[in-house]
Amino acid sequence: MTAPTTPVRQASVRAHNLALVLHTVANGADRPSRAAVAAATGLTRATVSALVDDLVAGGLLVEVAPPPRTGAGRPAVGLALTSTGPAGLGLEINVDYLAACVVDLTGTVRHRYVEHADQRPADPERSLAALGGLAARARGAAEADGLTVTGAALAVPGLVTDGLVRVAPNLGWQDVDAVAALRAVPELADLPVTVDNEANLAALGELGATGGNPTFLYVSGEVGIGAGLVLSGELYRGVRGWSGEIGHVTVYPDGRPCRCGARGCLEQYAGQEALEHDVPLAAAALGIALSVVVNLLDVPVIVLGGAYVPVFAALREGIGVELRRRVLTAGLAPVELRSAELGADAAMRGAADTVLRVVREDPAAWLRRGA
Amino acid sequence: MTAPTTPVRQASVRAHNLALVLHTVANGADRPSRAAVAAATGLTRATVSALVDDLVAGGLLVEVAPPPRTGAGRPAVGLALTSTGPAGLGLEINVDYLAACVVDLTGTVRHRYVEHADQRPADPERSLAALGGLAARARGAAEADGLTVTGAALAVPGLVTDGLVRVAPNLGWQDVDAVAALRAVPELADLPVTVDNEANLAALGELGATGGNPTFLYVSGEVGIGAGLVLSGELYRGVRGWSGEIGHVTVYPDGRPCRCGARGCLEQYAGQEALEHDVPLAAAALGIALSVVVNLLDVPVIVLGGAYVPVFAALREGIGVELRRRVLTAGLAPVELRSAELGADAAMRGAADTVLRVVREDPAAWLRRGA
DNA sequence: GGGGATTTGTTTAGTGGTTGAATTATTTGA
DNA sequence: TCAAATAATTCAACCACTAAACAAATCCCC
Repeated sequence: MTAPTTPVRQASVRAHNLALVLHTVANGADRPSRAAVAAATGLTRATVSALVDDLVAGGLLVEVAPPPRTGAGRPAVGLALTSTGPAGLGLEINVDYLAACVVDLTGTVRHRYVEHADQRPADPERSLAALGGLAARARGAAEADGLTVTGAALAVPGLVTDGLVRVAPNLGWQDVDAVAALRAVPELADLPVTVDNEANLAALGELGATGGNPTFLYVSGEVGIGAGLVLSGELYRGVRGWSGEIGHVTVYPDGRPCRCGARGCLEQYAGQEALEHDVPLAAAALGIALSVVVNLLDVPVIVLGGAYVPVFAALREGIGVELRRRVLTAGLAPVELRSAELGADAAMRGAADTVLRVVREDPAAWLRRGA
Repeated sequence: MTAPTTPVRQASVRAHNLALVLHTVANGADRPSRAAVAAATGLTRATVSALVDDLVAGGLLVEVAPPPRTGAGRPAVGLALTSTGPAGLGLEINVDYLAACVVDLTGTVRHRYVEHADQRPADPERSLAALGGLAARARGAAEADGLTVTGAALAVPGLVTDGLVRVAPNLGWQDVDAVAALRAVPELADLPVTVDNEANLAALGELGATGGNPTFLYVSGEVGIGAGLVLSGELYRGVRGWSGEIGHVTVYPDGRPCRCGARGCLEQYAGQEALEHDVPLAAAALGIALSVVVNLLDVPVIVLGGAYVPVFAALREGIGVELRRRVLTAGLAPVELRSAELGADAAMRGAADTVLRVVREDPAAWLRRGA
């Protein structure tokens, strides 16, 4: 049972319907009129007018020329998301680069900075200071464009709980308070900052990019292997935020010893190192692990990212063989296997998107803030 | 993003708050007063009074003597769920028995009928006719008690999609319209009837029984092995309803051939037949498969049901060894491994609960009906 | 080229549901 | 016996939505 725990009042109705209208303009027809939004949502035109007026006044929607139309009637006024409203700052720190980007409400990447440099010799403070500089530059550029950066999110290749990076083996980090380090940069001090696992955020990035199927598994091949599971458009993090550890899924119970202490973990067969030595082996191991996921969760789409993107063509068939053999329902509907569309930018884009998601899901809060 | 797709109006506010009050009375303090409900929910006492009056008039709540209290003040009136309101009819058909039960809003099993008989020689029509008779008797007895049976749900050991039993290997069924067969019984003709997989419903039964952790995996050992995954109190069915096929999860990639065509499926090592021959093998295989689930989904609790219940003590340690070895976060928090509390009744109870869930989640619909 | 048809968007009265403050009800304790 | 305390109800105010009428702007056809 979905446990209802919060009361609902009139203000909640408005908040919900504001989000509904915003969502309809964003994901529905192209530059819809108020009347079209009313028809699509089931609200009356009067209500939609009032809601739209609020959203326009609050700087989330703009009135634009509508798409051409034939037939009689008063011409419509088109509606679209602003490109001069709230923006999300997406950050990423990885083994060999730092990156920052600013994405506006329309999903356009407005600024993008990447700094290639091996982060491993540096200590966390140093890497985070450099990233902070990049972030400050990106924010400055965005605000010069009239954007309001409402928050930042950082993607790291490691385990994150309670806002702390518990362990990021490939960076050599342990218990790093990345949020505090970033907020120590004066230009970012007032900004809400969050951290999350790279695979989780990359999954959200792909979700936004494809706009298609809202249920899929994103598998990110790096030194280790991480996964982000998106169910019905929501990232599933697990009860304690420890989901997605596909790298340590058992593939061959008595196989190669893994650094985690177990044997036969996927990582030993399809991690970056193994991938460089034996692609068919990696494909078979991935296929076995993915078949398990599909049998358990009925996930119709799997997206491969990170180090798998350049070798996707070579992996595809080997994975497909195992999926067809081992997925019980493979005969009823084949599993779709795709390469990530955003490539290396997926995590950073997903990070920026988490910031904007807050605005999209609760535009009323943004309107209050502006007032 | 949770895509908002439906408009909200004042009536939805009332519907939500009615559900909120009902939920608070059901799952909150013992026999709370209106004032206590107001404090627990955040609604005002005026609003709670109005909502409670509706629920009492509609026959979902009753006023009862409150729990003893000390101190000054006007004495409270306690609130509790009725035991003479809506009731759910839970049905189960399995290899060697038919069963029906009636559960009231408080969760009490009011009537229970079990008929032991091997269903395999019989054809589906015959089994369903017999079950229909049992169901009709149960409904009659319930209504003689003043209960209103609002629907029925049937648990079957097979794959169900779109309300049809596609295949139930152990019963020898294929493409059976069980709903139609049950509704052909005159005493059930007016009743909404649903069918679902046995493991799914058993998982929901356990959810209701424990009331504890709302995220767990229920594994049902029968001839085959099924699983019901409950995430945050919701059964996760998968995009097409094909989730939970843990029996065909690969445990030993080059292992025993399975009737599904693949090799090394869990079912070959921990299905009922294997279980009778080699308990340690079953435990190890289960441990491997369950470690995969925990690594992927961060599920903190696993409940073993069906044929695993009688041998749980013998399985426990063998499974635990693999979990401790293979779950990456086992050191941070151990995985809780439990035996099903409802035993063989879990599926039937869960089925009855799905009927009542409708009333609990949308009491407003029930009130409209009564009016 | 003028008038009706058509569609968009706004205005206005009405309804439903919640809030908050005042009121009534009923007990304990000094 | 009366003040304090707690429970529950009443009532005016408010807010957001609906429905229907109205105003605005265009097309189309004779």
